[in-house]
Amino acid sequence: MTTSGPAAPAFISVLRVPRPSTVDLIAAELRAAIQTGALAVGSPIGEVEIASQLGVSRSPLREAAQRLVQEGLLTSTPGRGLRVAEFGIHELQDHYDARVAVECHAIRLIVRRGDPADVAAIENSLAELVQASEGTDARAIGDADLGFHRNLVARAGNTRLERYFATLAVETRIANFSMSDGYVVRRDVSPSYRQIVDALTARDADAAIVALESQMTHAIARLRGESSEHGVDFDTVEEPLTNDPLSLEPISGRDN
Amino acid sequence: MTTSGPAAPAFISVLRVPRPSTVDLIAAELRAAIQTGALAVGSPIGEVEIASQLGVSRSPLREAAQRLVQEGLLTSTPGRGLRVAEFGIHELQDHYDARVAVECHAIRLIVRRGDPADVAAIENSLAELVQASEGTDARAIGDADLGFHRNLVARAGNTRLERYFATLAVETRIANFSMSDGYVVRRDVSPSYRQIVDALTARDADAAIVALESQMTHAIARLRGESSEHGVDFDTVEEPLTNDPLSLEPISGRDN
DNA sequence: ACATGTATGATCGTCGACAATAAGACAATA
DNA sequence: TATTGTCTTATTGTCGACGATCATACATGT
Repeated sequence: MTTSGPAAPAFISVLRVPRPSTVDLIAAELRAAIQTGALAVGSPIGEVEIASQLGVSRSPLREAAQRLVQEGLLTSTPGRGLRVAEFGIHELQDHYDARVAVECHAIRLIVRRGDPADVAAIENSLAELVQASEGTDARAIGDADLGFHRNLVARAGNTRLERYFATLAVETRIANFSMSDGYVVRRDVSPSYRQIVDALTARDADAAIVALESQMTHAIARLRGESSEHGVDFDTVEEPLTNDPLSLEPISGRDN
Repeated sequence: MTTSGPAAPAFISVLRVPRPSTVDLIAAELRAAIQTGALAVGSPIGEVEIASQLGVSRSPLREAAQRLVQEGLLTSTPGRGLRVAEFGIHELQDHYDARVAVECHAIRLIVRRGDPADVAAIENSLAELVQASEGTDARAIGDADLGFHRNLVARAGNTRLERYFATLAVETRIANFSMSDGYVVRRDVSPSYRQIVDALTARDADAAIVALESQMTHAIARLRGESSEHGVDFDTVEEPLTNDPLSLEPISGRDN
């Protein structure tokens, strides 16, 4: 996760090219496994099992796991090992509050800078979301949804906020898995997305923040099952998303 | 997995007391060492050295170190091991923007709940800060300063924001070490603290946020050496804060 | 003298193995 | 029959050791 984002530095040839460490790769793989649902929430992590599937030993796996523990995606109880973090109702409110904190300030940073390119990029993400929501693939819609918010934070250009959001995005997927039944996404694109982009265009941070907060409030209500708003269509994916019990691709290793 | 096992215990009289894991202790010790200045910024981490000082082997130390890597307090370059993260000018802006993001939303959460006990507790922290700033111990003043902000975030009651701030607090200390000359704190308590508490009492989130942002802006200017405001007294601590090259208390271990 | 190639030394990254702990099964007793 | 104590077993937590990699110092050639 060290060098995420627009990968290749264009012309800086002499500046240190950080080769991704092995723990970086394992940590990214674990995050992806949680995001995909390959590692079910609450399930214990068999260290030898996962390590052998990744083609590495236990030590690098444990080191990478400690990163996820720090993120809050894994919980480590002394004698019983590691488990994928679970979500309760109160955790849900906490999670979305944190998302509001991060994205709200991202909005403020973008407005402060006032670069039209940022708004254009976010507009582009919205277009992708609209296009994805035309289809019926709930997974693709969810990805595009998170992609919009991820791009919003990325455009703020703050490393720390970006890192926070990286884990929050995975947590959102966890919430979508463990809450309610199945994986549910809204079929129609909420108008608040349009409001956010419009407010960014008008450089009205407060309006964008209000729209964002309403979006999060609706998300909480939806996940709690209290679909407060009537007349909206939901799309449900019932399958556990990966029939493979565990599909972890072995670490690519350093190709030399 | 649904409703398996015996019925839920009626009253959980003794709920699980999580004994702190060894990596928890080591990670806390490392954080404290960075916060104290025992581990200078930019200095490499000799693993065998630190491990022997802590009385543990390299494996738990490395696992704990990966947590700090995730936090951003340590950097891990593949062949060269671990180093304490360093701060540049641009990192400074990033850092304080993240702090604004966290604390700003903490203010909003506190105002939203509107519990007078929160404001009272924060008022108490301010009193401690004022009392500390009476003396000449710059370290104590800095601690009280960070304690005020920590309490502000803690009173918001959001686990994630609290965790974010825990690392941001250490980063603030790092910034105080690596920036400018020596360890500098303002001798007089900035009036913005009073403004924050007053705005919280009046449940005026926007005013509190404005005060907070001005505080952060001043902090950045101060660390950059451009003391934009005239007529304020600074107090400097020149000593590297710990003459001991490395004073890491050995891990307390599980007392049996 | 400067640059380059080589040798050396130390440190890191990874692995397998041992000891400690916790969960589950089974039998014994009230 | 329910409870309790013990045993077995699997998994974790920790350690020492080996191979790989990088930094430094030195010698050599232009």
